[in-house]
Amino acid sequence: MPEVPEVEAIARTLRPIVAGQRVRGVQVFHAIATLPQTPAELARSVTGRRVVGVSRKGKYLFVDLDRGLIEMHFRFDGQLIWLGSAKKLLQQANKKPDGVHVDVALEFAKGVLCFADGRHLGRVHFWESAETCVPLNQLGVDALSSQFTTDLLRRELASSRRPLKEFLLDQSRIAGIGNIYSCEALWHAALNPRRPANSLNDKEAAKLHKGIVSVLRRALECCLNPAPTFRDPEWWFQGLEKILRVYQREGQPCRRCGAEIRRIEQGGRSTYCCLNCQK
DNA sequence: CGCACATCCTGTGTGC
DNA sequence: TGCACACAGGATGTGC
Repeated sequence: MPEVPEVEAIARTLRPIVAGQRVRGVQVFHAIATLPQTPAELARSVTGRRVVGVSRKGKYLFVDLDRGLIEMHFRFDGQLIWLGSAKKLLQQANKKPDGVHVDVALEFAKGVLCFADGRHLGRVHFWESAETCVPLNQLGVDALSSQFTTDLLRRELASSRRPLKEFLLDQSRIAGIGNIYSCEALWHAALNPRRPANSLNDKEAAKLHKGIVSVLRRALECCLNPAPTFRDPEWWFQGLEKILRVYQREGQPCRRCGAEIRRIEQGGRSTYCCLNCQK
């Protein structure tokens, strides 16, 4: 589910909880979550290490250790759950009627951080260093960082012929934008998602930059108020619907021109847009 | 290299 | 009700 605002909110909330804590143990309940690494590798590398911080780039969350780092990616449905103790973990993890699904658990003195993804698309990996961390090196500039400037966007746009929507989802160009906020940013910029990236003039590129940054900032505000608690597996960020203008609004009127919001397919995924005022 | 496409999983909603 | 199918906020590997 999460895109940049959601993962940023998770990173900020998690940081004070685990910073300075030592990992006492690692339990992997579903080995698929660590593929292609093995649970044993993860456990051996992480057990006994101290957390020095929590960081993020694009949609990746990093638990930085005194030696190496843990990389987490939530894909569609992954989430974090905090349990008060190892005893609670044994009682609740993957137990029949009311238990919580847990794939990987990191045990600390004051509680247990669980990575959970029932759909098993999310991943947890260990890397020796940021330099050797493959995803970290493949990502483009983070969409929420100060390095993401109008100039940079203009240069990236000029070097791609792909449709704007697909361009925005390319994490090696700009990291962190997903299906929701790409649709929203294009609506705010009043740009047609099918336009080739390199067809934008300077003014349009500036509008797109503004659309991306403003929608991500607004979403981050929503994600931080209220902040995640990591308690309820059913929990998800509240109030995001309020800021959405096109996403999942097929058939409803455009908030700008009144025409019908359409759902079109691009790159095998849904794009929501107003074909009347997005030019 | 860029791009289209299949693939990894499972749950939920929809229409017949 | 049962069933088949579409769809889901993502990324990667393949073949062209």
